[in-house]
Amino acid sequence: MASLATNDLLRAHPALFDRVRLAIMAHLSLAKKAVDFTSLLTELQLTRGNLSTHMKKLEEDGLVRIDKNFVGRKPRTTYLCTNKGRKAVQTYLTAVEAVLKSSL
Amino acid sequence: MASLATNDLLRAHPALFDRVRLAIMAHLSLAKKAVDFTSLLTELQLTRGNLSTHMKKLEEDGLVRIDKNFVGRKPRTTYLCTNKGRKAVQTYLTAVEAVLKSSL
DNA sequence: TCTAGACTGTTTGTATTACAAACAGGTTTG
DNA sequence: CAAACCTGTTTGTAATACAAACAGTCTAGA
Repeated sequence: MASLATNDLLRAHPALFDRVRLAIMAHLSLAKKAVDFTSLLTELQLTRGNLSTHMKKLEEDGLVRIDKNFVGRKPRTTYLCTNKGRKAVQTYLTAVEAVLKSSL
Repeated sequence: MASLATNDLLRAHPALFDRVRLAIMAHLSLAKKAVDFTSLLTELQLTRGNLSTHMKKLEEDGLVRIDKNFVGRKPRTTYLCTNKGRKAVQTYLTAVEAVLKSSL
């Protein structure tokens, strides 16, 4: 039978098993407020296309909420970590910690 | 600018950015002994084809060693976590933990 | 007033890859 | 000996990560 730690790892949200999305979710859950597209872009050093598609997926999975508004005349897209997203990150962290501890 | 934690994550071994392989490696590094194909199969609930290709990749990357022998007349394949593999797992898990910690 | 360039992000094309179905070789069973 | 059962491997296909190309808007300069 698989160890508890390993099973928890497999049960964590699939979207978080990509390093870019994990980094995105980490930033968003830290912020506790909306973060805009450009900030994420420069912080994570991604291309716009790549970030755009990752955010779309995260929204589809309900881990973030996308808000679009205008600042002056310019479009501005911001992202907010949902409760579900925060929970997913927590679950993932817990699983990783469990593996870490049991491997000492 | 990307955080230090994020950079560490980017430097982790590419093979571990798949949840199944991560689970396999976590399992093998915890076992500290050879684990056979069938055990991994039932413990991780995978199909044979899927497990086979993942193990092949992990061997090619030097993270596991594959041993083949016979038990009675039946073939038996076992997998052993290499030092490189153990190191890779530690690096990955530590980096992930750092990223997530920075967001709490 | 044009024209070039910068700032929004999105859509598309491609190369990689995860996955299970199909396969193959030997073994046990009836 | 034929059928079912173990080993795992090879294969075809669907999904996906990524950046290039695209599209719309705004601003600056000649």
